[in-house]
Amino acid sequence: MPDAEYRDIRKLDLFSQMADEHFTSLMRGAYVQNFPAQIELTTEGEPSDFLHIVLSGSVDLFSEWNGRDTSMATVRPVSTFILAATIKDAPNLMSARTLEKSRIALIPSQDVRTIFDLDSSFARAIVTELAQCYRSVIKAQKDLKLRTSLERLANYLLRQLKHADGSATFELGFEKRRLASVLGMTPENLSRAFKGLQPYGVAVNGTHITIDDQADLERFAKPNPLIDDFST
Amino acid sequence: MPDAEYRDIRKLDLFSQMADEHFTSLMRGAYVQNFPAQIELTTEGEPSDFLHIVLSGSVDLFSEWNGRDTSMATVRPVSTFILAATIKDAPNLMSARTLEKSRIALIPSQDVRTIFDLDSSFARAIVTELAQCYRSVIKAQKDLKLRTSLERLANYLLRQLKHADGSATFELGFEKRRLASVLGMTPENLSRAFKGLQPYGVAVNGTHITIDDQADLERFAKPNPLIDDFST
DNA sequence: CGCAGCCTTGACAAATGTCAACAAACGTGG
DNA sequence: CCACGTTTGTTGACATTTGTCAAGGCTGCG
Repeated sequence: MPDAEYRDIRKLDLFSQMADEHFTSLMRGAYVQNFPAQIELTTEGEPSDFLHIVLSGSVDLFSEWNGRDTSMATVRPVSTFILAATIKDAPNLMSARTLEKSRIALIPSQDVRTIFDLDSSFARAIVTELAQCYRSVIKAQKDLKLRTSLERLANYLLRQLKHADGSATFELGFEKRRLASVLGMTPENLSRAFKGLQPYGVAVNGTHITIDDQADLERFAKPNPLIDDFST
Repeated sequence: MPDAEYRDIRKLDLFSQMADEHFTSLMRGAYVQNFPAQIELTTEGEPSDFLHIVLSGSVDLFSEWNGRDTSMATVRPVSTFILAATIKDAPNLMSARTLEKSRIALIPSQDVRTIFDLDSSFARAIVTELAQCYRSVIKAQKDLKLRTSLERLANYLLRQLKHADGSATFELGFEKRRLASVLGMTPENLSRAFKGLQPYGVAVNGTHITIDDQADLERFAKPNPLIDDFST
């Protein structure tokens, strides 16, 4: 593994505090691979043989049932996924596929569990990571149960806007059909939802979004830190 | 604290493996209290001062936004809640209220965090617990995004039936309005959903449910271990 | 250029929510 | 134990939201 990537992984909250010896031991069994777009990395129901770390590119976590499917989340560099399944040695609840050309590190789940038992700093870091993940999903569930699709879109746009700080415009990172799925609606409904937000100053041009008056949109969206803030 | 309760708590997966010394230390700062029904134990947005353990009775976790509210989960004895907020020392994402007369143990969050740093068995148990919680919410989210309300109800009934093993009947544990909220629909919609399941042999009499032909209901509900099994 | 996939739009259908009325169940105080 | 009022559950009529299907436009790419 190239030094730069080794250091990128070491810098992750999950690994930064653990003993050198244990980190090295984890990395010995790990390997890094380049995947083209649209490759399925894991399948729901399958055992989770590897903890995955996205080094570059992006990964879609999705699920299927009875012929329907839905995007659950997007994983961006540098972060991990399938941590919970790895720890519990349980089947994956979600499938994962690359959205674009991506570089992924794979650490054998068995190694993760072994080091988890040996290194309490690592165990503690995993707790923090899992607590974070748990709270993110709770927020997503509140978003789904308490808001209409129009409200979800409005708040999503405001969250994206916060990342592009200062600017009143930003780019949608991915296809609208996938955004629709993430927000729990159909592409057609998303198309109409964008139009429904025009009165609040939202303009769409392809994947380019402009928000004329953030305060106006906020009056409609009523963003709430207990649903929309990533950090808390 | 009565010995019986002390032992009940000790038997929880979360505490069973930790050092005696640390468990005793945790319990020293803890106290147990009886609450009547409908008491709000925690409020979303407030700091989480105590890890809560339901010893008897039951607790509703719910959230509000913009005048709407929704039940997120029910906590039954003997188990804990607000673990993630306690560990992260972050505000609660959900409010909690007793559904009936309940006995609750409260452990100061600061003590939990202190012992968490001292006792790696405890830290590991917390990881397992959090991973379990995380996976439960993911399942709930898949249920919400992939199924209609009729399908959610059908699968809910089948899950309950599995607990009352053998029998073709069981009691709804709580009010229908709350079940509706848990399932993400209105009470009126739930009422009609029950009627919609009559063709599949579901009969309702007050809070008493009878399922004539489990196999028939399953053909409609298509239960899936990756959504409906509690253990995996 | 032509194909394939995505986005949009319109017309329509299905699912779900809202409101109002009433019935049934529950709890309380006489 | 009963009478009363409150809450919960049910039902009907209707509105809103969301999904489905089909068609057409746009875009990117071989």
